[in-house]
This record gives sequence, C-alpha cells and structure tokens, in this order.
Amino acid sequence: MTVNIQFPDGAVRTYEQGISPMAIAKSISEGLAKKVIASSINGEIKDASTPINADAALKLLTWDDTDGRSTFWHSSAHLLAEAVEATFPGVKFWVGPAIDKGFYYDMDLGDRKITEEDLAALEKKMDELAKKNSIFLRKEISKADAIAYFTEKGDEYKLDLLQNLPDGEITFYTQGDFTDLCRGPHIPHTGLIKAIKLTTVAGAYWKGDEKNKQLTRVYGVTFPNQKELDEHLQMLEEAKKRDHRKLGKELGIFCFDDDVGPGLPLWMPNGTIVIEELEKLAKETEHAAGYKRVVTPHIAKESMYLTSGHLPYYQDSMYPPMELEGVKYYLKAMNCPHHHKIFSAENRSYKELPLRLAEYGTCYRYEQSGELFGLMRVRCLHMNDAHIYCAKEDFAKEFKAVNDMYIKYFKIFGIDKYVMRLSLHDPAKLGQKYINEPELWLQTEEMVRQVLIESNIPYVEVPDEGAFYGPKIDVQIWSAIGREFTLATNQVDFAQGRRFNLSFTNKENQAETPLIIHRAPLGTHERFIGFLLEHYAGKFPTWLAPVQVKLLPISDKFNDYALSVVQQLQKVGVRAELDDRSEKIGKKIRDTELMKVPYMFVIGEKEVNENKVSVRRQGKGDMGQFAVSEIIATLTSEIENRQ
RNA sequence: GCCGUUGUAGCUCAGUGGUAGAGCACUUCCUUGGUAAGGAAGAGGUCGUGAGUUCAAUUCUCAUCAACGGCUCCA
Repeated sequence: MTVNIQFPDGAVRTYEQGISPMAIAKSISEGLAKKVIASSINGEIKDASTPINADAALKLLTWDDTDGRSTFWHSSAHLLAEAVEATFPGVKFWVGPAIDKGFYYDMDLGDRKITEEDLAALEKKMDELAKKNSIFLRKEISKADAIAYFTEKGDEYKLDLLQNLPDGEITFYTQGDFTDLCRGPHIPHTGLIKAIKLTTVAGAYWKGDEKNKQLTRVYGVTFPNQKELDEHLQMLEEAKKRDHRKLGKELGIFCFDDDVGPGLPLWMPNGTIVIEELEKLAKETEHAAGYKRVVTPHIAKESMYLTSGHLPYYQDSMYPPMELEGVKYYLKAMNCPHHHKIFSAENRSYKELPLRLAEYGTCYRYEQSGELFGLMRVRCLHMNDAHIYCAKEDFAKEFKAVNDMYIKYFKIFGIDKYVMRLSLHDPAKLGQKYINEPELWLQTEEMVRQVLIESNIPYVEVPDEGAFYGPKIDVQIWSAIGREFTLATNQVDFAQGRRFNLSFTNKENQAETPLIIHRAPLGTHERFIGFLLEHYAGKFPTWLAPVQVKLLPISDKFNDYALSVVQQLQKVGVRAELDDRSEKIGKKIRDTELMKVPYMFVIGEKEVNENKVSVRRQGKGDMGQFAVSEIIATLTSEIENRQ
C-alpha cells in the first residue's frame, strides 16, 4: 500500500503507507531531516513521527515556521518542567504553553519559592537534560489510567484538566524521566534545544482568575543555536532603548514624583509642546469635521453617575468621593455624562443633529497600583474625547466619518502597525457586565461591522470586550517591550441616551432618543505621546519636535549673529534655541543629536559673512549651506504640512 | 489588588556593620575650536521612609512607600 503526499510547492510523491514526515524528510536529505521540528498534515500540526496512512498534504515544519517555533517552545516548556521536577520534587504542574516569544510553565511549588538564582540553576539543568537527546515519546492512554497516574502523583491541577477531556483523545508525552499530560505535538528530541534563557519568574492566578490561588510562572525562551539567542537578547536591549519611560526622561517630556502620586505624570516643558501640537491638530481636524468644543468641570455629583449607570460598573476605578454638606462629588473618570448634560441643556431639533461635542477632557481613574505603566497606564489622563449625538439613520455615516478620521490621523503619524478590534458583548453577561438589551446589541454590532466592511478595513472580532453601553472598535498597538494597549477607541452607545432622557424633536414632531458615538482617535495625551515616543524612537518629526532648530555657533564670536537667526525663526513660530556655551562644535553637535533635535544650524565665519547657515539634519549629517530666508521657508512649509 | 525583584548624587551605576565613591550632567576659570565627548577646579547625598537588633546600621531584621517584571483589570 502506498500514499500520495503533496508538498507545499504542489509536487506529489508516493510513499509506503505508514511513513512518517521525518522519514520523508530523510528521503529528501539528511540535512533537511536534522532541521525538521514537526509537521503539518492536512493543516494539522503533528509530531514528525506521526505515521501517515492516507493521501495527505504535508508541510515539514522547521524553526523558520511559526508553527515550528511554537512546537519548539512548547517542548522547551516540557524540558523546563523536567528540570523543575528534578530540582523541586513534588512540584505540581498546571499548563506550559508556547507564547509569542518563548514559553512559560505554571506550577505549584507549595511553600517553596523560585528565586533568580534558581533560574540560573534551572537553565543549567535544562541544558544538561537537553544534551541527553531524549525522545519525546507519545502515548495514547485511557482516561481512567490517566486519572490513576495523576492521582498517584497527587497533582490536582492535571486532574482538573483531565475532567474536561474526552476519553479516547488523551495522550501523554514522556521525555527522560518526565511525563506530562499533553496533546502535543513535540519536537523529535530534546537535543535540538541548544540555547536556553529563563527570563523571569512571576505569579499568575490559576485559570486567570484573581480569586484563585496564585501559581508560580517561569518564563523562558530557547533557540536552536546560541547565535539566535544572543540576537534575541540584543533585540530586547534595543527595545529597552526606545521604551517611552527612558526616552521621556532623557528628552524632558514627563516625570513622576512621589509627593504628587503614582500614575500622575507631570508634563515638563518639552512634553507640553507635544501636547499642544496634538491639541492644535485635533482642534483643526474636528473643527473642519463640524465638531463644537465644550469645557466641563472635573467633578460631578454622585447622582449623575447613578443616572449614567457608570457607578455600579466603574466605582472601583474611580477616586473615592469627596463629601461636602452631605453631597458626594466624584472626580470624573469619563466625560460622557457631562457632555450629555450639555446636550440636554436645550431643546434639540433634528436640524441640529448630528451634534458633535468635543473636549480634551481631563479624567481621573484609580487604576490598581500594579497596573500603572509609564504613560501608557496612568491615573490622570487627558482624553481626545467627543460625543456625537445623531439619529439612527445618520449613525452609519457618522460612524464611518469617525473611522475615516482615525485613518487620516494614522497617516499623519505613519502608524501602520495596529489592529482594529471590533469588541462585542457576551450574551451570557447581559444585565451584569452589559446593558440588558439583546436586540440593540445585535443591531448595533451589525451596523459597526458593516462600516468596517464597507471601509475595507481589516479587523478582528472579539466577544466579551464591549463597553457596558454598546459595541466598540478599539485600535490595538504594542509598546516597545511588547505589551498590548488600546490606542484609540470608537464606541456606540444606545443606552445612555435613554438613561439621561436625551431627546430631540424629529421631522414628525415626535421626541426621539439619539444614538451616541463616543470617540477618541488620539486616545489620551498620555498614551498617545507614550506611543509616539516609542514609534519615533524619540525622533519626533519637525512639527512635533519640542525644539525644532538648535543654533550652534562655532565660537562665541558668532553668538550675536546666531541670536539674530533665532529671533527670525521665532518670529515665524519656529521653536529655535541657541547653544551659546563655550564648547567645541563637536560637543555641541553631539549633545544636540542626543536630544534628537531635527535641525542644527552650524554657524561660523563663512555663514556670518554670507548671511547663511550650515544645515545639519539629526541622524543624517551635514546638508550644506543655505541662505537664512531659504531655510526658513523650507522649515515653515515642513512644519505647516506636519512633516 | 496579588506574586516576585529592586531602591546609594540630577542621570547611569560601584561599595561597606565603624555616618560614602566613579563617569556624565551642573557652577567657575582656561580654551575660540568647522560637523558626535578640549582642560582644570568646585559644588552636590541624613544611602526611599519608619521602627527594631547592635557599643555602632546605608549595610542585618521587620514594616511601609515607590519603581520594575508578570497576573488580574483597562483608554
């Protein structure tokens, strides 16, 4: 009996029935066989030793395939578990999956702790075990036998896993002295794991529920050779250099102070310039799109948040109330209720709609202490907020216009690595996490989906991520160190209009409740600037740069001329500064380069005599001499075009 | 909030049971130099905070605050 095997390039070859992908690899070349980690058989990832009994499409997976890597890392997690069990007998294991970059294993060590020193010892042990070239042995086992095995071992976590597995589909994998409940697949043998780094030890709640016991999680990453590990570590170092917390300090953008409080950033002069440029952009854009600006107080009475329905959902993340004369006031954690009150302050006609109220609103959210993260997660935030009140028939158009605004902004900033996430409700949580309006949920979710499809925007749908008042589109981005954040959000709200008794008079002279769109394309200043710092690696484009031009006289003799150029620049609104220190030009250039100032004008005798400046661009070097009027024209046009 | 790690000058970091150092930054002086670090001198810290052990604590112990790595949560 033979089987026909089709390869990814379309070629078909015939083999003996029962042949394994590894044997096929060997038939092609020994070199290939050495690199094979696993296989994809008809799209399913399987061990390279899996016998193939029928015609199939086969892909041999190596380190270069994403699936190959995750198999490699999953096997590495087993190797880690083997080392841990050898070091800490009696340890119980939960799960050990591959992740984006590496793997982890969750375990219960009882009263023992794993320290940083232990990690080094475990690395060594793993290395030792890997060198034994232990085969990953797959074994099908009955549920009863599996339960018996882990009952004897006393591992209640694996027994918990077993509960939900159907009999007949249960497999064990054994390498060396370690056996684990696992569906696989795995790499052929441990010897492929040549470079090991255990990165960190952390706590993680069992099943991700904070009410459960906290297990010990060890993170690690492995590679088929030392060189790739070194490169990986190098890359992590590079990522740290563009961490917005580091850049923010170096460039004088923001700081924190213990007396002010955690999560309460102080914006320094350079950061404030970036804030003001962003606000200018937002105001221009929103004005052109028919938005009206409003200003609202930072606090409000408890009654408003009861009306809005925020309090029961949100209380934990609001600062506790201030009580005066028997009335409780809360710092606002969102701007919507205030804006709704502006809507309802006057009788509204359909002729006024859509009404778009915009504000860079200051909000306070009492985020849990462990969640604070530089500018990305703070307790005082400035939101590029607006609420659009519209009739149902205008909704799609308005929602699309908002989306288009997002795209326009992202183009200005050159943001292209993001994912649009359509966040939906979970029917099981209606009435708890979500307003109990099943019909409206489905309707509005479909409207939003249609907008995305019609705009041809790639997106992913995620259930159970919606706001309590409606579905939303979140723009997801990743920080330099790989953490995921929502940069911007565009939300539908079919609940608050009714709660606030908002209404407008429609064409039929009847009161109608508007739909509300909550949108924040530039998110918050905090997160957006945190993101931009990393996105640009601190090298802001000229229009955003806190200092746009630095004048660098070669000697004190030219300070007067340089100052006159500074004044000319300032006159046309260019942010220019003079470096009049008695330092050599090399030193001045170095310092200015490090501050990532986009333009440097070097001024010496030649320039003074000819009314010129020598232009140097940050990171690019000397651009030659330009007449002052000429370079000013170039600069102002660049700034005007937000380049 | 939970688990773990860390906390010494503005920044980056050494160091010690007998009250502290380096480099950069800062101030002054010398230098006036053409595209990524010129030289010298000076100033700057109750070693995160509070308690305990000790003849003596920055160092050991405990508590607390903050930051960092995760978990949970979220714009």
